[in-house]
Amino acid sequence: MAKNLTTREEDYSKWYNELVVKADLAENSGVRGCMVIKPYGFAIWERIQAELDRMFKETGHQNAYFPLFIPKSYFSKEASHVDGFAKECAVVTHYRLKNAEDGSGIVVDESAKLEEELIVRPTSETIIWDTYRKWVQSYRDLPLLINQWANVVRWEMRTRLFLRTTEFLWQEGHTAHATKQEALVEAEQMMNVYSDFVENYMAVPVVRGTKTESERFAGALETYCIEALMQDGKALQAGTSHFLGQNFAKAFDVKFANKEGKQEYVWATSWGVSTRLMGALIMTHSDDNGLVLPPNLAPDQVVIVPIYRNDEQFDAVCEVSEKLMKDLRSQGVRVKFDKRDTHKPGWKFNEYELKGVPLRIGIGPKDVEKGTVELARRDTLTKEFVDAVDVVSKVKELLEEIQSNLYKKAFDYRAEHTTEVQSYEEFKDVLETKGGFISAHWDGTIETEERIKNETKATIRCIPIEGDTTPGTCIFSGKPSERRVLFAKAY
RNA sequence: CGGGGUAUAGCGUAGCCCGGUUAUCGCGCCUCGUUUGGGACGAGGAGGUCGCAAGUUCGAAUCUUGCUACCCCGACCA
Repeated sequence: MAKNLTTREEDYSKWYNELVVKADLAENSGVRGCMVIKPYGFAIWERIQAELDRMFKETGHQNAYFPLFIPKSYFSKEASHVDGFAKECAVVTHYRLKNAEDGSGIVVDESAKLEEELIVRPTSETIIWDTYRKWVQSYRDLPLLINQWANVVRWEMRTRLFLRTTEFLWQEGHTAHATKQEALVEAEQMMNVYSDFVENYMAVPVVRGTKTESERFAGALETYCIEALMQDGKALQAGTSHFLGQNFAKAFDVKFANKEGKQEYVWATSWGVSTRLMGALIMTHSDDNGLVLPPNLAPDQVVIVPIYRNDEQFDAVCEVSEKLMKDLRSQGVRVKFDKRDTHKPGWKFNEYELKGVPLRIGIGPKDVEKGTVELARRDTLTKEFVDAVDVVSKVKELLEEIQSNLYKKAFDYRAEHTTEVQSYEEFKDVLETKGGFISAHWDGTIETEERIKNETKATIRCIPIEGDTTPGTCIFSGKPSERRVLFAKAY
């Protein structure tokens, strides 16, 4: 099977880059750090969007859209928020181009300088809270539960397809509540929506937790997160949900009259997942033969490849294939019948393997004769012959099995790569030799966290919600520790 | 922004040291024929401002200078 794909063993990050390009998911563009998401990659993103969007609406949220540009003055209203993002903002300073006087081409028209610069949103808290001020007057206007699907720009130094790009797609939810408790419940709820989605649709197991102060979102009082573990032993933050307290309400003066007629600041949350999820999906399941997609997210769950030598056979095979396609579709299965005669079956087999289609059905003259089809699984790379009459039920059964098998494989991998350590020596040893999540006692100080990071590159991924809460002593400082936290090297 | 590297057809590359006919090879692409159950084969064909600009020279992909872009390594990050 010559696919010229670098193996994970050889060079994991090269494997990832090649896979993204060869599976037709995305490619680098003429703009530094910005990717082109190709149709196949975008189809997967659309499935992610569709499912999440449904879940957001089920939990009472509505979609809206806010501007791409944010006036600089808005941006500077919430101090810690500015600190967090200032270093990576793209800024619009002019609004007109002109032909250069010396004929050398198009240049910026210096006379068209903006009175106030516009920031290309790195996230929308500021513009949204400036808007919410006008929308909220009474407790009757609350809660305000809004989401937007958008692009954002963060001027990153080093970029990688899907994992970190200068422009990326995401959704950002922004909610306003009358009470602290309600906002906390919302933030926690959305973390759970994310973990539910990522585990059940993406088949990626996650650890739910909260961030330490230094890893927290700029402007948040608490950041909830879901952390996944990739096949190379590095952690990837798959989603975050923030309890923002009244920071933005105060910065943007968003007040409401409570039942007693007293003015109060609202309580806020924001939460988001991005195209980075694509990276998590790829790095969790795929193998050296290419992409492996969980059936719930695969744009094509099944592909039918016809095999034939002549027109007569082609017609016979087509008839059977098209009927099967119809039957499968009527059962809600996403199926593609690839009857292109420009590529040979062998070529197609490899192509769909590279693209991670969960199930492949081969139908040839012998099958037509015997009333069978060949069914091949992408996750296990196994093949079997199935009676044509049983195919539909068999396909449905296998799709479910593949979905749960992928989750189980990833879950087992994570279980094997989560290590409880008692000492700093052991910590460093495990980090070096095995990688993965390391559960260790930490004294709760930023200083210790920082020093461990500097010495080992590992960071505290989260304080797990379900985790060992027995007190102990910090592996680094020897001071008392309230509970174990999860460390890892991260993307 | 520091350190290192690269730039030749859609992609990957040879040639560069030591300047000299028509710029090499593979993949891909087009045409025809034979093929089609794990990336077929043969024959023919198309495709190039050698990153950009200037210089040296009778002559530059090759030497010199400047510029630009990209990649890798560090500091920042969903």
